[in-house]
Formats: sequence, structure tokens, C-alpha cells
Amino acid sequence: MKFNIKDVARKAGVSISTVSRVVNESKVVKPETHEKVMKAIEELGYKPNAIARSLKIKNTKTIGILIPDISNQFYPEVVRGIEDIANMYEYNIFLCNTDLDQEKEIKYYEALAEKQVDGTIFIGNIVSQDLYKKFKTYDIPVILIGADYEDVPSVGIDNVGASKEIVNYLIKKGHDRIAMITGKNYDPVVGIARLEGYKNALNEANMPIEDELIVEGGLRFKNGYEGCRKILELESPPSAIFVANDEMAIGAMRAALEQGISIPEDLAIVGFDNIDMSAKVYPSLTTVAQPMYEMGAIAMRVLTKILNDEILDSKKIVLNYSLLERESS
Amino acid sequence: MKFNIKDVARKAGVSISTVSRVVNESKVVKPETHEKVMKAIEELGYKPNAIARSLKIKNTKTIGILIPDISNQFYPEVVRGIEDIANMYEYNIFLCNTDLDQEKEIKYYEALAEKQVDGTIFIGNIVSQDLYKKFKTYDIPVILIGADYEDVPSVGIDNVGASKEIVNYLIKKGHDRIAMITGKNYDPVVGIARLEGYKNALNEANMPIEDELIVEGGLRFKNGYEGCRKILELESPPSAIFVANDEMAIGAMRAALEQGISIPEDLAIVGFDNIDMSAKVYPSLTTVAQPMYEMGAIAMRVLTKILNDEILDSKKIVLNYSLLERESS
DNA sequence: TTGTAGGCGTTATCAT
DNA sequence: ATGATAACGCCTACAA
Repeated sequence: MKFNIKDVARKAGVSISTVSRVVNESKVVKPETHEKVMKAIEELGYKPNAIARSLKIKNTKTIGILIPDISNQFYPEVVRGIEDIANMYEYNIFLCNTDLDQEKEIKYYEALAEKQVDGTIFIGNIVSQDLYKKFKTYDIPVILIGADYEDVPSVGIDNVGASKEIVNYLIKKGHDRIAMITGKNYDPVVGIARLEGYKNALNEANMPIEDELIVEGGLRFKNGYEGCRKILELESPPSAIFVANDEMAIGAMRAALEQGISIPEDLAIVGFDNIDMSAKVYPSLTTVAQPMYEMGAIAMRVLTKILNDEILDSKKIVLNYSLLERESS
Repeated sequence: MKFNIKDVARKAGVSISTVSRVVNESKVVKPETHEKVMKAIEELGYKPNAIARSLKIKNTKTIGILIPDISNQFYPEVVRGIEDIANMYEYNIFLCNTDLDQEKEIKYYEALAEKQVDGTIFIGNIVSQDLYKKFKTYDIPVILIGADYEDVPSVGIDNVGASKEIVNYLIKKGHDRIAMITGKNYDPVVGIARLEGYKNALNEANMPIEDELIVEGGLRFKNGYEGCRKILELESPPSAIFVANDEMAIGAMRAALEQGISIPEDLAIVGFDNIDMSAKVYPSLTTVAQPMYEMGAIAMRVLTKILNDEILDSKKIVLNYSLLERESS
């Protein structure tokens, strides 16, 4: 039922080298033999064994991707970008959900290494030291999306600048007290960089930074929901909230809506990311769009370059974000 | 930098067979030699080459999954279910987005076959004849999620029954004219089965099936949005709409909300699937919950059974759905 | 233009 | 308990 190169060689009455040659489209084989071989291949339904091939040629046309959680709204789009480009270059991708769990990251990474992936893409905000060490010892090309660490190639956006810009936008709209729901304080991106942008904007506008207006959230809907409730309980609530990601922002919107607060009239809410859902909720969410698909696509493109030993213009790629003004502000 | 079994054999002063034995945890090796070998492994940072191993033992601990589009809200959750179980059994998964494109499906499937995946999981509503033929010729274990075709093992829910139930629920709530936005009429699940359930419910309740109340949608937000607008333009609009999936239902909600129609007071809307977003929008969406994670998890579990030559209780697994009453009805 | 043969890194059989 | 050695299916000098 399953045939190998020997079988087709026998059937075609040639040696296995010739079969190999036609399979690999070597130019040197005589048209007639080519045809003979093709016929045998057809008839047997022969498909080369990529595993055997890989063992010999030492590449697998396979890459691994480490991602926090594919069922989390933010990531599928970037995976899609990766996969489309990977597909163009005939790579297949191993998908690994790490749940932000360092052990799982390491375990997966080692499995990928054993399976001889040609490269890996790491998506997430935090790369642990241990993982970084593994990167070094295995020496498999890796590129980071959304994180930035040491000398590892990466693609991302300027989170500080983007946050500052959206807060600026709020200020220009006339809001003079703006709250923020942040990420976890150990999260370098959602927790730290975006908060920094917020502070920068307030500073430049000579607006005071009020501790009570900054509440720590996390990443999820629930964090935004609770964060917003906390803010609404304030003696004098702000007229706008910058929420560090869309998922939380949508949670925040619900908290407000439930209390009969109208958005954006009574309270403006803006988010960050531009996940799919943001355009679909009502009112739709004003946010900073990260080019998620492109981040994936470009990361994969860079990876193919590395795999082809091309030299990179720059190791750190910073993409453009854009402000999307919608109904919530 | 990269060592193989020979290197550690040399370093440990034993044969490669012994190294292989300790790597594979064979019981027969003497503790002292075991230790020697382990030390060599440590020092060299040796990791076995899974490709070579696979070539020999003829399995790759790898499965492939064909999915319409990972960036489509419905699927990530089922992939997550698959992956979690796969991980438990030490499988890695190849992710392939087919975009419902038959050529792409075939192309991917062949790539997976060449890469010698141990099994595949197909997610989607429609399996084409060509693909089915490939299933047969390659004879790699495959299991379907959400589709049902010939003798192929599958996991899914009773779409007709579930649709009927949610329409029944609407009827019991007192709605006497209920519209439906369907899937494409060639889609056996979203287009056909769910429409059938709707009709069944009306029939049993002796309610007329009015053509103008049935509008063909598709799968996406936009289809629901437009479908709903069409329905709202009717001379006498219905008091409730059953939308064939949540993504469309949320589009429908927006169409209504935009026109100042309040949900559920003026119009009840219910969906199908229970995608993540459904609980987060405001008002939250009443829907039939498909156990997406479980569908993935169970499919993978069944697959491992097949791969271990265990016999299946049944080829077709039908999971329970549940009605989630929320704010939109 | 084609064929022979060695090797890719393992596992597994058979001796020892 | 350990070691030689022949596969696994393919690619690729090298030879013819």
C-alpha cells in the first residue's frame, strides 16, 4: 500500500538515483526516462518520505511557533500571518500553546528542537532567561513577535509611542482627567510600556498623574470589567479611560454600560490592539491597531531570510501602528 | 555544536547501542554504565534526533490539523482542545489553514502525508469528494470535527436538534413570528441542518413557514448585519430572529442596535455556537453552546485510541449542546 | 545520462 | 549487560 523509491525504481526499470532525480526535478534526466519514471510514480501513487529526505538533507521545511494561547483573541491573526507566508515558502508550522508557563515553553522548545525544526517564532511579551539560554544552546534561528530581548531578532511596534498617542488623542478631545487600566506590573509590554506612554502624554500636557486613576488590570475581559468598576466607584470619576488592551477595554465597556453610563457621552473608553471583536461590539471600540497579521507575516519573512543565509537589514523591526477612531470615544 | 549518538558513545566509552538503550530507558543497562552515559549526554548537551528516530520506528508523534481559518472566532477553541490532549500524549500538531479552499486542503493534506503525520484532524463542515479519496488512498487515520461524511470517524453535535430547541425556546417565550438568518445553502451544517431544525420547530408548533422570514446569510458578521437589515425592512418585522451562528448574530445585533431597536425588548436575537465574544458583547447573546474545546479534546482522544489500535465504541460521536439564555432574548 | 554505494542518526536483532 | 551491524528511505558524490 505504501511504496518507496525502490519500488518505483523497480517498476520503472531504472535505478533509485534516477527516480530521485526526477522527483527532485534534476535537469539531467532524459525525457523518456523521466516519463517512464513519472508513469511508475503515478501508478503506484508514490509520495516521497519527507522524514527520510530530511534526515539526509538536514532541513525539515518545518518551523515551530510558541504562542501563549491560540484561543486568546489576539493571537490567531498573527498566526495566520505566519502561516500564509510559511505556506508560500512551503513550510509547515508546529503550533505550541505555552500558557505563559515557562516550563511548558522550555518543554515545547526542546520538542521542537528534537523534531529538527528549521526555525522558531516566539510570540509573547516576556522571554524568560532560561528560554533565552535554550535559544543560545540550540542555536536554531528564532524571531520574537511582540517581545524584545537582547540580540534576538524581533518584530513589534512602539508601545510607548502608541500609548502616548492615543492618550494625546483623548486629551485633544477635551478630557482632562483620564484613567488607565494597565496590564500586570511585570508585563513589559501591556503592563509597563503602555503605562509609560500614558504617563508621558499626561506629563507633556502638564496634567497630574493621579494614582487613583491608574488601576492594575491584566489581560482579560474580567480584569477590564473589574478595573472599570473600581474606577466608577471613585468620588469623582474621570471622563475617559485608556485600557491597555482591547479585551479588557470591552470588559470595561460592559461595566459602564451595565450601570447605564453611556459611551462615549458620559465616558470615553479606548483600547489597544484592535482585535477582531473591537469593531464588532456596540459601540465599537476606538483603539490603537497593531498590524497583527503583518507582524506574523513579516516575522516569517525575516525567518526565511535567515534560513537562506541572507543578511538582515536590521534585527529589530518596528512596524507602524495606527489610531482607529470609532464609536467609543 | 550538535552532537549525535556516536559522539556520546565515544565520550562515554560505550557503544551506540548502549546509549540508545539509556535514552530509551531500557531496563537492562547496568546502573554504572547508565550513569556514565548520562554524564556524557549532559556534558555534550545531546538531544536525540527525532527525525532519524522516526525514520526507523515509523511514527512521528505528530498529527496534522486542517482548519478553515484559525483567525475565525470559532476555531481556536477547538484547536486548543486538540492541542492540550495532543500535548498530554506527546504529540505535536501541524496547523494548516485551508480557507475552505479545496485545492489548498488537498495540497496541505499531501504535505502532511509526506511529512508522515501519524494522524489528521479535519475541522469544517464540508468534506469534498476529492479529499475523501485522499483519505482513502493515504490511509492515515483521520477524524472529522463538525462534519460527518461516510464512514469517517467524527465528533459533533446534533445541529438539527439544537436548532429546533432554541427556536422552541423562542416560541415558548411567546414569539409568534420568528425569522432566521441561515448559512449558505450549500453548507450542510450552518446552511442546511440548522435551517431544518428551525423548520421542524415551527412545524411542530403549527406555525407557518414564511419565506420572507428566512434570509440566507453565510458565516460572517457582515452576513448577519445585512441579513438583519433586510428583515427589519419587512412590512411587519418579526419579534425574534434565530441566527445560524454567533458571528452573524452579533452582526445582526448591531444592525438592530444602530436603528435604535432595543434588544431584547423590541427584538430578540439568538445565535448558535457560543463563541467567546458572545458572552462579552452587550447585551450578551443567547445561544446554543457547542462544546468546542471538548470537541477538539475528544477528537484527539479518539485519534490516540486509533493510533494505539484500540477499538472504538462508536465511530460517530455526538456531544451534548446546551442552551445558554443570556440578555439578548 | 545513468547506476553504485555510502551515509544521514536512529533502533533493533543477533551475537558475545 | 553490551556491542556489531543491518535496516529505515532518501540524496549525492563518484564512477561508468
